[in-house]
Amino acid sequence: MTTPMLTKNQSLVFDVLTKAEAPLSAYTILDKLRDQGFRAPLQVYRALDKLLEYGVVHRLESINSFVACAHPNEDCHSHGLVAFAICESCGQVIEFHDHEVDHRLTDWLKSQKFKAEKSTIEIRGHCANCAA
Amino acid sequence: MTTPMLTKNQSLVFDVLTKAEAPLSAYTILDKLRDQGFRAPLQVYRALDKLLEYGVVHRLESINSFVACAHPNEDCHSHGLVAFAICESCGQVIEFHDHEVDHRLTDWLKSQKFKAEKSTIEIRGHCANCAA
DNA sequence: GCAATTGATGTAATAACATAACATATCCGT
DNA sequence: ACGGATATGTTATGTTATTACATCAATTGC
Repeated sequence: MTTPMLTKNQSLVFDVLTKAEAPLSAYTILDKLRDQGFRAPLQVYRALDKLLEYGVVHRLESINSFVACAHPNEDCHSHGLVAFAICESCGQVIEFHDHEVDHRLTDWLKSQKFKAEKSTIEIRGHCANCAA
Repeated sequence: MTTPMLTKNQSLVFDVLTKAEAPLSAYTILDKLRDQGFRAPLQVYRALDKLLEYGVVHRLESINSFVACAHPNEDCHSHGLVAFAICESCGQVIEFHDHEVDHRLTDWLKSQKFKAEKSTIEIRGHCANCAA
C-alpha cells in the first residue's frame, strides 16, 4: 500500500512515535500532544487506526502499545508476517521478518483451511544489553 | 510443572473456562461466577494468574481473553512455544505447536543474544466452518 | 455555484480491562 | 498454639478503548 499524505493529527502522532525510543501507549501519546492541542483519546486512536492501516505503525498486542515501523522503505504488508522482540527492561523493540516461519505458519493454516487476517508474533524478554 | 491441587476459586474459574466454547474475558468469567459468590475482578484475576502459572490456561493477548489449555496431558511449557488460530466469527481457538517455527525463532533470538521469557503467536481470521 | 457526499476533527461520556492497597481468613509445619 | 505463607474479600482506582453526537473541510456531481 502506498501511504497517502498524512493529515495533521496523523503526522503529529507519527512524529511522536518516530522519535520515541520505545513503544508508546495511546495515552502516553496523548500526553505528549497536549501542547499541540490534543484533548481526547479518540484523537490518538483515530490517527493510529489510519497509521496502522497504512502499515507505517505497528500495534504490540502484548503490551498495548504502538511503534513506528522499523522498515519504512520496505512494505511490511508484503512480508505477510512481522515479528517483534520486546525488551522488558529498556523497552527497545527489534522488528524482524522470517520467511521460513511465515511459510510454516502459512502451510499449517492452509492445512486447517483457516483464513488468516492478522498475525501477531511477539517475544518478550531481555535484549543483549539488558540481559544479566 | 506438575499442577498442584486447585483452590476453590481456581477450580471455579478453571471449570468455567473448560466448559466454554470460546475464550472468555476476565469480566465474563466474573459474571458467570456471581452465583458462586464472586463479587470482584480480583477474584478472577488472581485465580487466572495461578492457572496461567500452572500452564493449564492460556492468555490470548490479542483479544484480552483466556482459554483452557487444549493439551492438558502434555506439558505446554515443554513445547516452549504455543500458537493459536482464533476464529473471529465463532470464537473457536485452535491451539498448536510447531517445532520448526520454535526452532527458527529460537535461533534468531540466540543470534541477537535476546533472552526470551514469554512468547506470543496468535493468528486471527476465520476457521474452515466460518470462512465464506 | 451549490447541494450532497465523504473524510477528518472535536468533545463528552462510558465501557472494558487490570491493579493497588488493605483487611481477614485458612492452611501447614513446628 | 504459634508463626509464616498463601488464599480470599472488598473498595477504590488506574489504564485502555469505544460509542455517540456535533462540527468542519475537501471533493464530487449537477
